[in-house]
Formats: sequence, structure tokens, C-alpha cells
Amino acid sequence: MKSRSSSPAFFCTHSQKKYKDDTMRFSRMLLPTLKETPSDADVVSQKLMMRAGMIRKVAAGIYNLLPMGLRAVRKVEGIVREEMNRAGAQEVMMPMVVPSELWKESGRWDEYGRELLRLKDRHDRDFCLGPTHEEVITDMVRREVRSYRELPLNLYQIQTKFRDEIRPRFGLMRGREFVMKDAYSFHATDESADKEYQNMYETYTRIFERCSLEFRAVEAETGAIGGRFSHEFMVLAETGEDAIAACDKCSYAANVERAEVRAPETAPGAPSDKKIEKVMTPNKRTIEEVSAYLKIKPSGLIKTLIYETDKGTVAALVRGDFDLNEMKLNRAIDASWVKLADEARVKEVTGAPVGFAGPVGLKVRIVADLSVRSMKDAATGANEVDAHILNVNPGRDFTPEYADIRNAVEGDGCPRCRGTLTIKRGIEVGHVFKLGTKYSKAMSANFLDEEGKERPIIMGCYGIGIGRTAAASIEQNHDDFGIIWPKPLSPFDCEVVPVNVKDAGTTAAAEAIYAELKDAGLDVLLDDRDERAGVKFKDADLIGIPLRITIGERNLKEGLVELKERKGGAMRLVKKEEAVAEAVKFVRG
RNA sequence: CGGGGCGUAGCGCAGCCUGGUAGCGCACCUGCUUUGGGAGCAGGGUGUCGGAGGUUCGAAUCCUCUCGCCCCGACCA
Repeated sequence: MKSRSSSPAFFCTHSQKKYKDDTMRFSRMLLPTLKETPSDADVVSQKLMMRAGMIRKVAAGIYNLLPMGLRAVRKVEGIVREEMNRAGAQEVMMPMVVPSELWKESGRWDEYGRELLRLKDRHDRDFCLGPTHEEVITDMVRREVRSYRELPLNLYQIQTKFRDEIRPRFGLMRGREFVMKDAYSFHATDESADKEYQNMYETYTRIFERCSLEFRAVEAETGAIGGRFSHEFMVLAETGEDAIAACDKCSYAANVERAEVRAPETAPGAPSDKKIEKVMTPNKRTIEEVSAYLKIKPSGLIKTLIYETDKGTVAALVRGDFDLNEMKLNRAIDASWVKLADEARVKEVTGAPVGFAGPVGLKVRIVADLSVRSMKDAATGANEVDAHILNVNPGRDFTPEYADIRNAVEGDGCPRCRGTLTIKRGIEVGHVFKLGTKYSKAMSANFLDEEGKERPIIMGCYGIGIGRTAAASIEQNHDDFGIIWPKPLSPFDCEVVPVNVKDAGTTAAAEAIYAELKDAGLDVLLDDRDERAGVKFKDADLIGIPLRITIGERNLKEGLVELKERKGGAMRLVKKEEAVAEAVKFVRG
């Protein structure tokens, strides 16, 4: 093998520097900024990433990362990698193309659905593109680990995933192909797994703090990956796809799908003496229609939904102004699935078409939300076409089981304290799960414990959407002019802008400062294009590098250059000789 | 998968209803002027009007099919 030092490519730092040099000149860089917003972009991060020349779409939910985009993604990766390593995890790389056998072994080949992109090789064997890697890593570990002495283990990769999303959208925020950091931990004991869960929770907190993101860790549903409990890390942003409920007094925060609602404490009032009364409501089916027609507020109506479940047919009741939560219903009746009944079945159960169901006289199991318990003289469907009934009272006219089966809303009571829940929107950038033995059992990933007894390995898994994190940062940090990168994620540390490159003095000063900044170890973008000042300034604002050093004839005459911060817009003039030191101070500070 | 919309120059769009020379702005190329917040003048069109078929003397325009993209919904780490 050829010795390393004989190769100039490895040895000569000068040639590397020169190469780097060229990529940092705006005039040489593939950095196609756009004045106009592409018509198919609909969230601000996607618009700005397109306009700032970071990404270009290749197909629905599939993107090219241009140099500027890749630099930002690499910054996120760098932080994630450092913190994962510091937390004791080891980096590996698994294949993107995975043989079907592994997925069949875990059972997910049939369970996962059409989001799993399947393909065949030339021998007609089945493969899939990995949307997540529990199977592969479990296979990897079961082949190598025999003893409790080799545990615990935390292995991670930063790799491209493919999920054939029904509806990709929002650029890098919900692509089909996307870069993800996924980590998997393996343990001999529950305590060890819990400890690692906590370790990852803290690591994630450090990662997102280092990314300068405003986020909350919230309790979450475990979803299709399975497992016992989990937290999502949510970046707070208007455009977030998830709604989260957070307490204004304590640290309680949960995905609204999951958020518990404190039971109302209103004491049951005097029983009503009003008799049930039937009213005709021709063709009024929805809560809105009935509410408007009968001039009763939605909160005075009881919504009755008929569900098919593996525990039989169930009528689920919520107050008219609330939404039923299917997952809560599922848990409340301890079902393995629930499904809204179709029209024919509703007619069978209630004797009326959809829109006129009510609890009174129903022969099926009735589960009512806690909000129904205190309702008095409510209106419901009459189980008869074009009719509703008034003055319905739970306990008197029907006797349901009570449970928390609705979505939390703004103003609900916190389940943990006396505080009030507020609803915010969030972008899920990270997720930590405790998996348990779901995969190790299915795939026989076992180890021998101290007593020589074979036991399934206990697992955890921990994901971070890398591109999504970069996009989330833009959602949270931008203004009308463009991106405002926080220093840790910025593609460059600073940008040098010579106002007029045709002026020899300006160019010389800019080149000198540029060279010095690079020698100081900064990533510097030099806008050496022969463009008008306005064009360069607009692009600088759009690209959003934290510090801009502007060099122009006017100030140069006084021996001065200008430093401008992208965030906040603070601008100051410094002596030319001090510019580099000031810039370094700002970047490192 | 259901509902709606859009495919015309690199980007943003008009033209289509009522068939007859392919157009506007930006970008791009050349020249001159200009040079601290997206310059001005002059010249230049870089196009399979998404694709296929049909109607017609003639199709960007009308009809059929098809592909792609976007939005709303259902779904979802």
C-alpha cells in the first residue's frame, strides 16, 4: 500500500486551502438566489431555502441540496454527532436498501403499509428502502452480542431515509427522502434502558439548545414504531404540523393527541324536571347546522358518534363544541382498534341516517366524555330521520360510562397542577422512544444474563430529523428580507461584501480581510461578484449569514469598514485593521 | 384514495372562453453609461405551449386519454 505521506493530496495543506478558497467565492459558487418566490412553495422555510439557493426540488418530496443547503445541514449534523458521541453513542452506517426477510421477521413487511417503498432486484427478490432501521440494527446486534457483559450499547447513524408519504409537502420539513439521525440502544435491564432514555432526553435537550431553537419536550403517542412511552421534541412555530398542549404553570406538555384533560369539578346541580321534547330538524345533520337551526350553542349539544371496535359497537359522546379523540377512546375501552362506523351500520344501530344519532334508547355500549357528565337539558339526535330531542339529561335519560375521550383545547385544566393548558403549534424535530422487547422478541435478539439465562434485549430508539431541524430553524428565525441564521447553524460564519469590485482599493482590502478571516479559521463567503451594491445587500439579507463586513470606497478613505449583524441589524464602523479581530470576537462570542 | 386547481422561455405569469404570425416582466448574452439597498439606454429569444391521439384547411386554444405538480381532506415517524 502506498504510504500516506507520499500523496500530496493528503500532505499539502496549501492545495486544500486553495480548493476551499474557490468554493467560498460567491462568483464561483453554485448559489442561485431567486428574486421571486417559486409558486409551489407554501411555508416560509421552503420559500427561503429555494430563494437562498439552498435546495431545488427533483420530484415530489425529493430535493437536491445545493452547496449552501448542504453546509447548513452539515452544521446540524456536526452538533448532533458531537453530542451523540459525547453521550457515549457510537456511529455506524446501515444500508438504505433492506432485504424483505428482516421486515418479514419483525412482522412489519405486512403491517407498515404503502409508506414502505418496496422494490425487487434482478433476481426478483424483495427489498425495501429503509424508512427506519430497527430491523437492521436488531439483526446486526443479535449476530454479535451474546452476553450481558457486552451491554449496554447505543449505536447511531446519520443517513438518508425514504418514506413514501401520502402527501409530501413543506420542502425539507416533510419530504419523502430525508436525512435522519437514528440511534438504537440495547440493554440487559429495564433500569439500564430507562437510564439511557434519560441520557438521550438530556442529550437532545443539549442538541436543540445548541441549535438555538425554542422547543418543548412533550409526551407523545408511540405510533406505528411501537413501544411503551415516548417524548417528542417540538420546535415552536406557527407552521408546525402538530398541536401541543402546554401548561402555563408547570412543565407539563403533551401532543394534543395525547394530552390529558383535568376532569371538571362542577358538582351535579339539581336534576332537571323538564321533559324530553322532540323537534323536527329537516336535513340538519352537523353540529353547526343543528346549532344554527335550533338556536342552541354547540356546547348545549351532545355529539354522538358510532364506532366499530374489536370490543363491539360503541356510541361515543362528546359535548358539541369538542372533538373526539380516537386514540383516547381506544384506550378507554381497551380496544385494539376503533373505526368510525359506515352509513349502513349507523342506520342499523340508530335507526336513522348519519346526523341524527343520540344516546337515548340506544342498545349499544355508550362511552361519554367527562364533559358530558355535567350537561343539563342538552340537545341530541332523536335516532329518527330529520329529528332531534331537547332536554336530555345524562344519568336520567341514559347511563353512560365516563372517560376522557376528547382532544384538549385552549383553556382546559392541566392534569398535573392547577394551571391552564395553552395550545401551541410545533414541528417535531426529535423523538425518543422506549421500545422494550418488541423487536428483540420478534427477531430473537437475546443475551445471556448473569445466571446464564437467555433473555430478550431491551431496546430504545431515538430519532432526529436533520433537514427538518434546519428548516425549523428558518421557520423560527427569519424576517421579510430573508433567513436569519443563528451562529451555530449558519452555512458561513461571516460574509465579506466589497461594494464595488471595479475599485482596486476596495477589492484589495476585501481580499486581504477575506484571507485573514480564513486564516483565523472562519468560514467566510466573499461576494466578489461584479454586481451593484443593492443586489449584494439583498442577497446577503436573504442568505442570512450572521455577520456582514461591508467594504466600500467611502469608508475606506477614512480607513474604516462596516460590520453589520444580520440579527437585529446593529451596524458599526471599525478600523480596517481591527475588522478581523472584531469579526472573530463576534463569531466566537 | 376522495374533492379542487395548475402544466406556455431559467423563474413569475398573460394568451385558451370566441381556433389563424408564441407574448409580458424578471433573469440571461453583447455594447455603452452607472456603482452603498434588487440601475439606465440600445441590441439579442434561448419555446416539442407536459406527452399521445383525435376534430379541423389550420390546435397553446376544442375533444379523449395519459403523465407530472400543487392545494384541501383522510393517513402518518
